[in-house]
Amino acid sequence: MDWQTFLSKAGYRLSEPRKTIMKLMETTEKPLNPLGIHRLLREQGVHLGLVSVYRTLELFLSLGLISQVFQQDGLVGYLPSSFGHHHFIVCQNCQKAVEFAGTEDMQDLIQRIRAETHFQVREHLLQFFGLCPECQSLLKDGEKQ
Amino acid sequence: MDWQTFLSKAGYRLSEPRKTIMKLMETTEKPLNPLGIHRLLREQGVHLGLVSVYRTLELFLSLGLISQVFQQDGLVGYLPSSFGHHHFIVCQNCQKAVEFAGTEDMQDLIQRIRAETHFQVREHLLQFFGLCPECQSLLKDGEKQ
DNA sequence: CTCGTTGCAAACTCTTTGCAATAAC
DNA sequence: GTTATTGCAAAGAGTTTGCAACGAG
Repeated sequence: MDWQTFLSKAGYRLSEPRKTIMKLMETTEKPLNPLGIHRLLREQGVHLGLVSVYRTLELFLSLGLISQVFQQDGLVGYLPSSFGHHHFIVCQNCQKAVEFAGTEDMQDLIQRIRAETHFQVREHLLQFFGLCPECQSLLKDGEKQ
Repeated sequence: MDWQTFLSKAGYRLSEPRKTIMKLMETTEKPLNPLGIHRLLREQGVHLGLVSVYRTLELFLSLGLISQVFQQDGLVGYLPSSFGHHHFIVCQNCQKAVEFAGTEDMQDLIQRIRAETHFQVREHLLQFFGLCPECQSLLKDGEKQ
């Protein structure tokens, strides 16, 4: 089911701003934040209130249509997400982000945490940071680590 | 080496505000943010400019004396951290956070990500959310999942 | 005594709220 | 036509900056 159908079935309207924002998000590989989306659309000549961007992102997030992406110092933006669990690796140089598949590997760790802390484990936030192939090449001379 | 020695050796002064803030952070088990620290100290009769709290946290973070703690919707605060890598599990009900030990389990996953995405993996953000033992008891009747 | 550090006020940025106008269904 | 959604303006929250006064070393 595509996102438009999903939105309708959930009782929300398929407005122009929502279509515009989702279209933009689907064509970007870098996490976008509200201000960024607003600026990008302006540059494309699309007029759209900043408030609507906030409200649209809030809605999409609550429906799981997009996911939050973090850098090491906090939330940097949003990206469209397939259903289920979402993990990204984000380039520290250009912020390009790629989603990677699930985490069966996680079960052992979860068991250990349960034993160590006696917490009931319910969710997790897992994200990697590194260099995308392009930036690896760019940085070959210099600070290559 | 304790944090005070560490601070001195790094060329920073051991001021009263810094001592006060670190003392507070060492005695809490819930992540604290700037405003929270400011409020708590006021309640204890300690007067301290909010700006100084910000600057102190910034300094401590840059020195690795404290770590950032996230909830699913972003940064919620800071906690003191031992050196090296820091992972927390945070209670979704009361925000109590506990640090747990490293992540050897991570190497397989990192290999897989490298193969899947061709990113060079350099850092990661891993945090768990759940219920602490106390809140598990409290919530036994009701929304226990 | 010197210079890093603090505190205040003010500026700034980001985000949220209220309400009338608009447009999706 | 009805009701969700938008856009504006204004309020609110959190964070940063400039600068004079202070205090740790």
